[in-house]
Amino acid sequence: MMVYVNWRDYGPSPLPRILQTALEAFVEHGYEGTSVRDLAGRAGLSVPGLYHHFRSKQDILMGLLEAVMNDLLARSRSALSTSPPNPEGQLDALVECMLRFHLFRRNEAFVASTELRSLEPANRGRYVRMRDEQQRMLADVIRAGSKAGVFTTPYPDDAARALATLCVGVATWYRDDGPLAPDEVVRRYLDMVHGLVGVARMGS
Amino acid sequence: MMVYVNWRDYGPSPLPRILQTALEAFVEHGYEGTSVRDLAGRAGLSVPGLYHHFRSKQDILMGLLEAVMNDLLARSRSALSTSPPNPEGQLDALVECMLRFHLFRRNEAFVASTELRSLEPANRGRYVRMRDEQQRMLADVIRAGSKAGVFTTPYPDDAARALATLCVGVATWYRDDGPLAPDEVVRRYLDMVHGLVGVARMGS
DNA sequence: TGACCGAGCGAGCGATCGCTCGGTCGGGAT
DNA sequence: ATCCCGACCGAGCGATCGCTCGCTCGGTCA
Repeated sequence: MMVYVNWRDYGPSPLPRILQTALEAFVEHGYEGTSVRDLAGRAGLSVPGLYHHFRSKQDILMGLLEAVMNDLLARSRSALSTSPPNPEGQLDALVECMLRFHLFRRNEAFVASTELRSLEPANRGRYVRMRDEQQRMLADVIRAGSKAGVFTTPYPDDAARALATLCVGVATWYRDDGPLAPDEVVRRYLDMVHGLVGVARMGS
Repeated sequence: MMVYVNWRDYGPSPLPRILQTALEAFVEHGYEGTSVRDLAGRAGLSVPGLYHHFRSKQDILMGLLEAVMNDLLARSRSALSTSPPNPEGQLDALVECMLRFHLFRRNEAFVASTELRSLEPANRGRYVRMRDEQQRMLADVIRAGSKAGVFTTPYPDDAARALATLCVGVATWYRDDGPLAPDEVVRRYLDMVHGLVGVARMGS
């Protein structure tokens, strides 16, 4: 399996220009609240110029969400495959990966979680499959740790869901000019996550 | 201070008919994705008939969100004032209250957290003040427990935010026909929350 | 030189948007 | 009998919606 260059590294967004400006518009006004004239204007194009690159407004949203989820999935797989193969190591890697993604790709993650509803049924199906794969990675890790007795939580699946909720939620309140640096957020959240799933405390 | 009849009781929604049907529309298509013709139709009214009761589409959204937040705030205050005045008792009461609200008023909570962006600045300000009051209640309880040494978390404010995120998140995945009854969700989440804030474990 | 193509544009299509005008209608008060 | 008022509606306003038509460019290659 191919390994991501480095799942911890975040440069400037690699999104195509049109998707980048569309993202900003969707963050501000939502998909339904954004007109294609606005999308075209932000991209420095006329409306027909925009339609030269995308077949519909819906295609722009789907292109954006697909690129975002593919990035997260690739980073998550890489995080798992380059970390200690024990439950604690896998859990820490995956949670840190999800946290960093929601910190550094905050707008992308926000739109992805907010605009699920704006996807047409076929697109929603494809997107949900990707999101479920991400969720399954997390649940598998916690179930494994639970079965091995390393995590004491009696409800590994509920813990997995709670944990995913926690990571996604970071994107709703984190601000670059806030008091906490990303590394510090990761540190504190890993600590809280350990309490939540019941990691046997020794040292740390 | 007036005490809510019972913060644990949830009958059918007491929302006025128009707000009730508007809520369903907003859950399905979002505020921007819903037309006033759709709102009127669902309420069994013509468009002017709808405008007899509300001055604008925006007023309908604000009326809905305000009613929802007032309900949550009243229940939360009641939960705090009718529970043991120690940190554990106050935390359990407030978390249970927030969980039940997001379980039984799932659609209301979902729209409230989703459509913040669709509020005009003045309305958003009023709404955010209410939400901040709710958040402050939770942070105060956790800070008190942390200062008293009953909760071991070194980051009471971050824990409070994580915890609020957790409760809100319930509204995004819970289904009435799912495997977990509300009481069981509350039980499991309280358990996880205790781990998260670091409640000294003795018994339970 | 001429054929072709990706990239982009002005203008405008039919539909729908939020909202309003000028009413109707039934019931309670005088 | 008359008046008034809350509740409601048919019709339609100007603006904006997603999208498309027919077109113009500047390259690239034979």
